[in-house]
Formats: sequence, C-alpha cells, structure tokens
Amino acid sequence: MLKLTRKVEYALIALRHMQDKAPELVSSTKEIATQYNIPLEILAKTLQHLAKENIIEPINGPRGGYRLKAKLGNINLVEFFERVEGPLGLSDCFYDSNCLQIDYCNIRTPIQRINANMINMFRGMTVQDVTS
Amino acid sequence: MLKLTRKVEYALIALRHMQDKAPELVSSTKEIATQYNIPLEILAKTLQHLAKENIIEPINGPRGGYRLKAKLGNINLVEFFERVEGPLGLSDCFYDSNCLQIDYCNIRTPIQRINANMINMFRGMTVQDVTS
DNA sequence: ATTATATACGACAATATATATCGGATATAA
DNA sequence: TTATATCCGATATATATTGTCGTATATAAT
Repeated sequence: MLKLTRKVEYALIALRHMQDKAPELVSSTKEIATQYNIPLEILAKTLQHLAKENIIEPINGPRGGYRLKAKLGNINLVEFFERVEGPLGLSDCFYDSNCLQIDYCNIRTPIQRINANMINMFRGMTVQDVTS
Repeated sequence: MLKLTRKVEYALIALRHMQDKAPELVSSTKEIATQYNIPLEILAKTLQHLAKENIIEPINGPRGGYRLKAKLGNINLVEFFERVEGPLGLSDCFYDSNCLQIDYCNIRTPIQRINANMINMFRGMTVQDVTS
C-alpha cells in the first residue's frame, strides 16, 4: 500500500545518473543497468518511455544512449508520476467509476480530501528535488 | 501505485457506519456488508482485525456485532494504516533491506525525504477526519 | 437443552498488478 | 560491413491483493 513502483524508482535513478554528468554526455541503458543492478530490459523500456515523454533524448547507434532533455526542476512529482504510471489517486474511484461501493460509499468525500492533500504535497516537489 | 487497499477502505467505511450510530448500538458484519456492497467474508476478517487492535469491540451471539471502542480522533492515519496493513513507506527499503539496488542506490536519501513528507501529512489527520 | 445467529480464524483460490524476459526490428558510428 | 545501441510488441513470472470455504466457538432467545 502507498508504494512507488520499480519503474518510477528506476526512472529516478537513471535521471539522477544523467544529471550527475555533463549535459552533453550520454548514458547507455547497459551502463546504468550495470551500475545500479537493474534488469536491462526493464530499464530499457523505462528509458524508452521517458524518451517518448520528451524527458530524455535518445541517441541511436554505437556510443549512443540518452541524455537529459527536459528541465527536471520544471516537472513536479505529480506530473512525473502520471507521465510514467498514469493517473494518480488513493482510490481508483476518482478517475474510474467501476467500483461496487461507489453508489453507497460513505467515505468518498473524506478520502478525496486526503487525496487532495497528498497530491498537493507531491506537486510541491520537483524531480530535481529527488535527483540532487 | 500509491493506492489504499480495499481492506483499509472497508475498515474506514465500517468505522464511519458505526460512528453514525448511538455508541451503544452494535453493527453486524452482515448489516455493513449488505449496506455497502462489500464481500461478507472479507469484511468479517477486517472487523476481526480491528477488534484485535482494540479499535472496535466484538459482541458475540445473535444480535451481536461490533461497536466502537477507541476514540477515532486519537488515532492518526499513519497509526491506523500501520495497524491495518503493517509498515508504511514509499519503498520497502526503509524497513527491509532486501533490495538489489540498496548498495548502489542514488536516490535513497531523497526518496526518504519525500517519504517523510508523506508520513507527516498522514500523521496530521486522524481517522475521525475520515469518518465525519 | 436446543436452535438460530453471530463472531473467530486458518487454509485455500482467484484475480490483478507489478516485474521481468524474449525475439526480432531499426538506426548509426567505426 | 559489423558491432552496438535504441525500439517495441508479445509473453512469462512473481508478488500482492482480493475473495472464498469450512469449521469452531459464543450466546441470546425459545
């Protein structure tokens, strides 16, 4: 409950790794996977995803890899989580009404308040806060 | 990612249901399960768990059920989540070192900061805030 | 005492989600 | 031409969550 996914963690590890280098240098999937002991194929997909989101820029071919494209200080954590994992919410019922309790639920409104608090908290931090 | 479990949600629904009654009245598992469309056996276990945690008091036999035992305003949400679901944390590595990245991880400290923010936020709310 | 109705609880099954792997494609520097 | 990298759909595995079953125990009402 209330956990981040590996995908998000791998993404953050990779972004921090890139941020620690001079901006023009590239980091390959293999390099990052080896250094942090991350399964290569999973990391590969994660980085491809970040590239599609224009957060990193892919460089094809040998000596290729990725380098940062977006300003990490401009991406707050809600935006980041949603771009990596989709809609954010303590319960699915905030963006998907497919819940057996939804018609009778007596805690929907209060949970929504807590949810708003959580969202606000994450919105107050940027990816850069994690990668610095 | 970052979801509450059904167990927690069912527990909160049940607690709010009890709170809406006069304190001496009991609520049976069947009554709550029916009213909120919750699977009976799951709710039964959840309520047994809350009873073991001394949050509600069981009344055996026919016409039995449960009624509130603890003051819901005295239980903050971190305590509640942990009593229902166990240790809380954005990543397992804060209470379990069984992680392949742990020796190389470059985001452990920043994630811990975010985690602390989240914990503080939940600690600032009580169960009563959800059941009122 | 007997019966009906309630909680207690371990073991198990099903489902959903997260995590990881495989196979084969395309791009490009050397 | 070759080696090394990204790209990407399909599939497999593992884990966690959610739900079910069977049986025992407690007790109020008759």
